[in-house]
This record gives sequence, C-alpha cells and structure tokens, in this order.
Amino acid sequence: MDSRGQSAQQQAAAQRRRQLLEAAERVVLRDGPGASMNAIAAEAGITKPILYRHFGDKGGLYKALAKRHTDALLDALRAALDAPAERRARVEATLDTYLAAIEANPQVYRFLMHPAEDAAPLDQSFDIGRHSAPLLRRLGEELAKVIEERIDLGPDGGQRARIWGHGIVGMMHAAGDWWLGERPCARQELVTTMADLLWGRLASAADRPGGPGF
Amino acid sequence: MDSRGQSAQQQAAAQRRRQLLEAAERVVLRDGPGASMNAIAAEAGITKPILYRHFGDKGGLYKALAKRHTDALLDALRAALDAPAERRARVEATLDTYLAAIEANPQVYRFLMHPAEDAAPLDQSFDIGRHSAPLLRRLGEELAKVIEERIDLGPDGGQRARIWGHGIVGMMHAAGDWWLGERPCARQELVTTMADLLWGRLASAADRPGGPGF
DNA sequence: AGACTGTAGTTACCAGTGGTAACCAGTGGA
DNA sequence: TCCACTGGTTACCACTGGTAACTACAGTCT
Repeated sequence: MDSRGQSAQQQAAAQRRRQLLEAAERVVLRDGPGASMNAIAAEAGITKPILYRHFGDKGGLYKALAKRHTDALLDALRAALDAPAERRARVEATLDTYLAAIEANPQVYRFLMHPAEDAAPLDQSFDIGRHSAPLLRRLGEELAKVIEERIDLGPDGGQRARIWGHGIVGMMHAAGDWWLGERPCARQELVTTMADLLWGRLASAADRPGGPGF
Repeated sequence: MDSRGQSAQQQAAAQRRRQLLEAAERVVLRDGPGASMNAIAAEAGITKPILYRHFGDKGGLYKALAKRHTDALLDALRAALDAPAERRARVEATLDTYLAAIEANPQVYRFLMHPAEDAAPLDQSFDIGRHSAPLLRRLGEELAKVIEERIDLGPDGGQRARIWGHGIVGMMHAAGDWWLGERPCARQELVTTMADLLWGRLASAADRPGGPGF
C-alpha cells in the first residue's frame, strides 16, 4: 500500500466519486431536490448504472452530498459557539452564522432540510423523523452537548440540555426558514430578537392594556 | 337553491368527497405519506380518474386531507392560548396541547409536516419553504397574531411578534419531533423544560465551574 | 504472444408512479 | 325516442428509481 493506505485504483475511484458528487451538486442546485438520477448522470457525462455502483441508491448519493455541507456548517457553528466571548455574544454569533449560511445559498439548505422522501413501500414500521431532517437532529445533539458541558443545569442537566438543544435549533431553523422566504427585516434584527426571546423577554414583557396576559 | 345554498347534487358530491377523504386518510395512516393514488382509489372502492376529478391532483387531495387536521389542531391550540390563566400557565397548556396531539397519532402529524414534495420540474423559481411545512407556517402566524394582540412589545412590535411566533413554533415542533422519536422523558417534563427556556433560564443559569460560559 | 480477470461503461429492460384521453352505462327530462 | 349529463371504467402516456446482461479496455500471469 502507498503512503495513504490505498492503492492507486482506490485513489482514482475516490477522485471519480468526487467528480460525480460535484456534478450531482450542480444538478441539484439547478433542478431542486427532485432532480432525477438520469439528469445527474447526464450532467456527469455518464449513465445511471455507474451512479448506482458508486452510491448504492439515491439515498446514498444524497447522503454523501449532504455530508460535505453539514460538516462545513457544523464546523462554522462550533467555531461561533466556542469563541472567547460572553454567553449572549456567543448565542448571537451562532444564530448569525447559521442565518448567514442559509442566506448565502438557500438551495443547498433547502436540500439538506428535506432530503428525498424515500418511503419504502413495504416498510410497515413508522419511522417519524428518521428521514425528515437529519441535519437538524445532528445540530440539536451538538448544541445539547455544548450546553451540557458548559452550563450547570443541576440534576438531570443532560436531559434538560438536550431538550433545549433541539428546541433552540428548531427555533433557529423555523424562524430562519420564514425569514428567508419573506425577508421582512435585516439579519441582525432577526438575530437580536431571537436572542431576546431566549433571554426571557417573552416572560418579562408587559401585557397590552385592556386584556388578559398572554 | 335550497336552504343551504346548494342543490341536492352538490350536496351528494360533497358527501362523496368526504367519503373519499376518509378512505384516503385510512390509506395514508396505513402506508405513510408515500401512499399511491391507486392505493387510495382502491381503498375507496373506485379507480384513479375519479379521484382526479374530485381533487385535481395529488397535491389537492393532500391539501384537502390536511385542512381538517390543521383546523382541528389550530382550534385546540387557540383554546389553550385563550384560557383564563396567567401567561406561564397558558404557554404550558399550549405546548402540552400540541404535544398531546402529536403523541395521540404521530402518523397524521408526520404527514402534515411533510406533505408530498411535488417539485414541478419546470419551476425555475426557487420556492424554499412553500411546500415544506404549511402547517408550521400557519401556526407561526397564528401565534404571532396572539402575541401581538396581547403583549406590548413597543415599536415594531408586529415584527418582533412574528419572529417570536415562528421561533416558538419551530422550537415546539423540533423538540416534539425529537421527543416523539426517542421518548426520553414524560410529556410534562418536556413542557416544563421548554417553558423554562422561554422564561430565560438559559440566560440566568450558572456557568459550569472551570470553563468559559456558553 | 495469449489467455484470465477486474473494472468502467453501455443498452435495454422492469415495476410502479402521477396523470389523462376515450369510452361505457345508467338516469332524468324534452 | 333522443339528448345531455354524470359516475365510472379501461387503457394508455411519460417518467421515475433500480437492475441484469452485455461490451471494451486495462493489467497481470503463464
């Protein structure tokens, strides 16, 4: 074996795989998540069966395609989360990083959030959320880990941290999705307002005069 | 026209439509969101084309199917939101209502959240989130309305209310989805912990000893 | 040289999907 | 009796994901 522990053939195969993934990405960006395997193969200058040899099935291709972006996003978020600053600043930086990413290329993140409903016809077992949004799950778990490591939440803190992790990620995602569709305000304002929500301003805000509180 | 403003024929058609929807619901609950039009038609004891006469296309059927459940859920949530109690109690009641609903029949809500990626092949315009989760959008807007009506958020309060509305709904959804998959704790604990998050406990919690704060 | 093996690539196909055109049968009214 | 209408059907279309069977060319061993 050579210095990297793989033969020249394996290396060539890996490079080919990268080329195919790039072609697939071009097509998905152009045609949306419903892009067909035929279209992807054509873009790569080949035909379907070799795609299947490399990636098994469409899910495999999409998973490989997703991995690169999720890893990149996760790295960026971890960096924001680990920056040397006080808690509020970190939260805002993390939110802003996420929003900047989805703003930069929305198609990619639409694809990541809704990756190919497969729905095996004979699968009796009900698998809610397994294919729904793996990226969100990963983000939630990751955030939960950071929260648990850094904040003292008393007994059962692990449980609380996970709930908060998934909850905050969901908040970020839903608000970001809505914002991206309507663009009702600047990114900074969205970030500040969401951080305010996490800082308890919903609880401390005054009732509107003349009605029962929310 | 008769007392309800429709002929007997129209009335019969509406009833037929209801029957078809019930059959469709049975199939979707059994086979998941990927259920085929053929299967639905067979369950209703008929064949495809009359489904298309009634609902136009699959999206139409699914939209009609979704409407009933979303309306029911929205009503329940509005009731919890409007109950005569203090703010915290209302928030908890609303969260609990949502979680109880998705717990009661998860399949229905999985269907509502991911209703049939259509992705018209020639649609160049990028429509992030338009088909992704109409129910979540509706919930977000609804909550935003309630927040705006009842809480004084100063100038630009409408904007803030919408951000919070979508954010809170996203939090509720993501945490609920995760919880439903793993069932790591009782519903009540999830509700309390999420409400704590909204009440600013993330901001007020102490750092873990020996590290920079989150 | 010549045979053997493995791999990239092809064509041609399969079952099943959403969707539609054309037709058939019964029913009420002129 | 003939006409329009309506619920329903069969038979099809283009296309999808996925696969089997084949060709063509690389390298290797005898």
